[in-house]
Amino acid sequence: MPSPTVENYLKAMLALSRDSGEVNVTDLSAALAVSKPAANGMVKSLAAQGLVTYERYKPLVLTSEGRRAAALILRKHRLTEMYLVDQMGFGWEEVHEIAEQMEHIQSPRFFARMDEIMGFPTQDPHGSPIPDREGEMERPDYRMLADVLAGETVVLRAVSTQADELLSFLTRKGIGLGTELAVVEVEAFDGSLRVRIKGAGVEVLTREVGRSLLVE
Amino acid sequence: MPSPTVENYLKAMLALSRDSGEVNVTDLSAALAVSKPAANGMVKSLAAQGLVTYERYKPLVLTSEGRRAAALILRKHRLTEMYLVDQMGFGWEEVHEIAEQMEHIQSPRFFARMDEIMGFPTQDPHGSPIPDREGEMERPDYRMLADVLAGETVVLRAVSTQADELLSFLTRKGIGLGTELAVVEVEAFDGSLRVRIKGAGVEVLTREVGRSLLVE
DNA sequence: GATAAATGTTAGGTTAGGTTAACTTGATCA
DNA sequence: TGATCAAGTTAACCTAACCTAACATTTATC
Repeated sequence: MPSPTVENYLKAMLALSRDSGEVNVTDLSAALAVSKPAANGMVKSLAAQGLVTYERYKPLVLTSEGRRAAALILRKHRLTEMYLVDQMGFGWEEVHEIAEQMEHIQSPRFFARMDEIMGFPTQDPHGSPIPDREGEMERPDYRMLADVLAGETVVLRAVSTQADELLSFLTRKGIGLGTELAVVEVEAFDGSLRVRIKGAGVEVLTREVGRSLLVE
Repeated sequence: MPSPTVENYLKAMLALSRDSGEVNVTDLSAALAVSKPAANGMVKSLAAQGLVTYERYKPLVLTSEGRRAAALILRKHRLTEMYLVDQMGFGWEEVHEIAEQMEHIQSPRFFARMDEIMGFPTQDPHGSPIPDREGEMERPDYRMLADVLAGETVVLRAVSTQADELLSFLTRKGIGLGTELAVVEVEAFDGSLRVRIKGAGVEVLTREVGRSLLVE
């Protein structure tokens, strides 16, 4: 039984290993807010357990077993988030912290029941895919709103942030999953976006925010 | 923020301090399945935090602060159990283990929402009282079925066990909260009870089981 | 290709929580 | 009243997970 700490390392590694599957110690330690030696030490222990391939001074890579384990934790996290929003009436900005704790609960039946009650959802409330029971998940390639050109109209499909302030901000502005966004103008010097929000007004979003909004 | 370990010690102390409020180290260590020195050490640390009054070689007593903290953990446990049965369709024998983990979740809103969804229940699925937000709880004084005399008819109000085998056994025999039980005969030599179960048959229950069934 | 900067690693130490072995204290009972 | 036993305690040590300071290696830069 992996400890919650170990589970958090695995989850962080999965999140950091976007493209090549490689992760470096510095990023990992930053993501978990621990020192580099702490991350380094844990990574060795994960390697000893067959969850990570580790060679001194080389980038880290999750083994298939490690990746599967991480995805199953992510599955519990995202199922929980969906449950909290769908079945308990929480807002999408309130659920991350709770799910962060619930993801460590060891009870296959509990999560299976949740899944069943919701009708086997494939996405969490922020539009992120929920890994299946095998730990497999789709990775739809949405564009970032920040990359959309002036004149285009797109639909919000996912929000890649867990910052509750940003999520509340979006809600206040009338932006949610499925919302149609028309990019009116892109400010040349800082990349900020003037956007017409369908059913609401026109707002200016920073490039940073634009990078968190995944659209289609 | 108390660690889950500390919370478990407090909860165990509350459970063990039935009558006088006193708890001894040996019982505490047994309840938590740790060594006596481990319990002894933790108790000193709890005392330093003002949660327990501790004097060498004297029985332990929770301070009012410690008792309140323990009751609030128990509240989370029992609210969770009720939620799992009422809202998620689990059987009363399946919920203890899950609640044991969920009780450590730090999120007042989460438990408040649960409470609200269920309409502020005052008992858990086993008939045990749920402490209120202040940590206060009723302690109804039911009799043990084992103390009921032959000829009497009583109603099951609570089951003071968390052994899932016993709970499944009761379910299989048609015994649940509210079930009417008529004591037909008490075996003199071992105290076992022959009981007529309303709506089901006649069964023999050991004195041990009789002690877990709280009736009225 | 040498050197600075960034990245990774080792060494040594801390804390929380646990262990066993050995000892002290208090309770019990002839 | 003293011997005995259970209960409580102390001592010494273990592991997981963390820290800082110092050192090693790789990468980037001129």
